[in-house]
Amino acid sequence: MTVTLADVAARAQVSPATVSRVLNGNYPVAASTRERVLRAVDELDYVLNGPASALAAATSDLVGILVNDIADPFFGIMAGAIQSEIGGPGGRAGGERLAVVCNTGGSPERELTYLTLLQRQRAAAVVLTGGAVENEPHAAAVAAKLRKLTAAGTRIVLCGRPPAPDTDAVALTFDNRGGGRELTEHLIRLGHRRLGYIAGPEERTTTRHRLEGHRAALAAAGVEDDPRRTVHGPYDRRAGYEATLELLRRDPTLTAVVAANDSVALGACAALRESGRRIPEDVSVAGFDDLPFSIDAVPSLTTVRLPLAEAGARAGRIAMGREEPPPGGIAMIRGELMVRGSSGVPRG
Amino acid sequence: MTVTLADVAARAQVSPATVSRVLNGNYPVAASTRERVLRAVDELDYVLNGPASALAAATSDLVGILVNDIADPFFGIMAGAIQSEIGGPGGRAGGERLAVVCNTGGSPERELTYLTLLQRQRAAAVVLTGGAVENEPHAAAVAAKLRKLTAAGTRIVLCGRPPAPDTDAVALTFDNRGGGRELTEHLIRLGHRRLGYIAGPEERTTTRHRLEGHRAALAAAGVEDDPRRTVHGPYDRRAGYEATLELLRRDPTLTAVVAANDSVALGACAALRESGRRIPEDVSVAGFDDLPFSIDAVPSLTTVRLPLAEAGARAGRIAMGREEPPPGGIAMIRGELMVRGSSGVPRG
DNA sequence: GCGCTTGCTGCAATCGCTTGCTGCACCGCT
DNA sequence: AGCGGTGCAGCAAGCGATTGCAGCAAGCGC
Repeated sequence: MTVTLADVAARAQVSPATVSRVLNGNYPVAASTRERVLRAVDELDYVLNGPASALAAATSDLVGILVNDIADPFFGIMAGAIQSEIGGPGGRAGGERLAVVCNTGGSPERELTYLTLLQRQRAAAVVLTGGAVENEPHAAAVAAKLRKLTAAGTRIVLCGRPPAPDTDAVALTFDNRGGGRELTEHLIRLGHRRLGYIAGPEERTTTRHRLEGHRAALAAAGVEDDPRRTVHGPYDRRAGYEATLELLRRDPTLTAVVAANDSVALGACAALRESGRRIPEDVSVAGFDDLPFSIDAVPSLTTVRLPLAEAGARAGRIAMGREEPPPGGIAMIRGELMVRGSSGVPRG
Repeated sequence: MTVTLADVAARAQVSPATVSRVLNGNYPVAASTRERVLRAVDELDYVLNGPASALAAATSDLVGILVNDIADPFFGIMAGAIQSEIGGPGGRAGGERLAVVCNTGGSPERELTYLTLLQRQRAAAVVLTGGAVENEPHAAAVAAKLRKLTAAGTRIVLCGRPPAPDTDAVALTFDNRGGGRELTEHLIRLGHRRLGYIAGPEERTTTRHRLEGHRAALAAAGVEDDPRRTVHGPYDRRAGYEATLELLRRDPTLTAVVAANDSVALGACAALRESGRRIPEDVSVAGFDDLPFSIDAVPSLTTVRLPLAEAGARAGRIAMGREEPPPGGIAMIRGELMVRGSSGVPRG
């Protein structure tokens, strides 16, 4: 029914071994033989059996990419960049590898399950993106799983995620703390003293780091850090909308709202506008990430640009072994403050 | 080194066959035996070898999803919905399947290469999303490939893509023509007569259909259809920005700009604003797709909502054989006109 | 008590490819 | 002419699961 290596071998009048070698190209084969084989492959329209090959060679050409939410451009951009480097068709790399994008939805269990699934497939590499959940047992379970994967020859890269201790996973971490700090410093410099902060979900590292940066800036400037000015919620627009209403209820005199990310900031803008406040005349707004739509917001969003595509590409190359990991296996990637229209000097 | 079925079997004092049957759960196994096996699996921390299993069973648990651009929420949303239905961890489906998301970048060659790669992996199903390229040889090549995949037992579903003739691929097609027509009818009804149209890349079906709908509306209303009022470009913000400047250059008296999709519309808004025009007082703008950010545009975008998540979910279920394909294997999915702030009555 | 059905379990072949090792020409050197 | 080298090709042993078929024990009817 389906064409196998043996069929090709028969047609080309060589042994299956030779066909395999021609196809894998890592063994000397005489030019004439090679050509005969390739012709046979072509004539029979032969397609290698991936599973069989993976079984025999004990490695597959699958690369896993774990993301929290594939519909979120934050992850989409990274995933795209990673994929373009791991050498799917059209990528600069040689081999043709398939990217397996796994949507964890931010759930720790799914994260583990997906790692197991990738282990089962004997993935060549796995890139984990996005913040980690701060939960000791889970972190330990993930670390154990990563160690097992590494032992099985799977390369592990963390992209935009804190390093995993006791693991030899390479980590490209975003400087969320520094970015958060810079952003708030900028607002303080403009004269803001009553700043609301819309944080992400409590248990995520990204949330904590950005918030810590914010607080560090407040502390350094001697600005009071009223805990009632911080609200937690998911990383989406709706959360920003609702959190902003809540913040305004608690303190209608806020002059600035710092959001956990750009989507949240957009929701905040909507809420502020509905409450009759102008941006930035009445209230300044700041986001984080600098996703493509941020520049189109009206006014355009002051935010911290994270080089998502660059980081993803680098992670992809490292995962493929085409680039040296950073010294110590850890690199801190800084964001860049983008001052735009949504932040201004407070009135009065 | 790595634990195999045989190891588990030895530990549970049964044959490998029995272990396999316990794991696959499709064969009678005594409860006591089953439990013993599961305990052994657990104690040894056994992970099934995917490739070996796929080889022996001649099917894998991989499902391919082809998208044009994973960083674009249009595709991200569909991919996420598809994935949630194909039964990865946390999905409602039983088996645990892995979604392979392939970024074609809109390139026909990559599309074919990816299909071959998926064929190689013996994918259980493949979902192709987004418009097709209108190019006879390529369409024929894709159809041939799809036929081969089907013959190998891979289920094929097209999601948001026109049917593929001579193929038994199930097609869930968006009614781009109808949506385009409704949108333009809406603008005409408001009183617009000089409408610019920013179309997508020439060779894509989506582009053509939306444009045809636009023209049909013009024709039906007896509005002149000056070809100089149509500009083609990529489906991104920047293209919208540049195309708008070009349209204004050609005819500064335009009262409305219809964009190929929401991203393009956002670019158009930016260009209009920079040229000193107000939206919608001076110029109305309309998009297509109703991506999440459209409602946050200022003013919020009049557009055609496409039920991306629903369509993706349905495609996923059909791909998994958990839902009956539509009669004839083809379903037309309609969009819904969302009238919002960016469209209004033209002045004068 | 015998034979037959029913319900599990095991044997062993098979899936299609990779790769270490052996084997065979042929070449160039002495 | 003899000999070591070199360059290709083939043999055959796996890789780790699945599954058709055989086998065996217990249960049941007559």
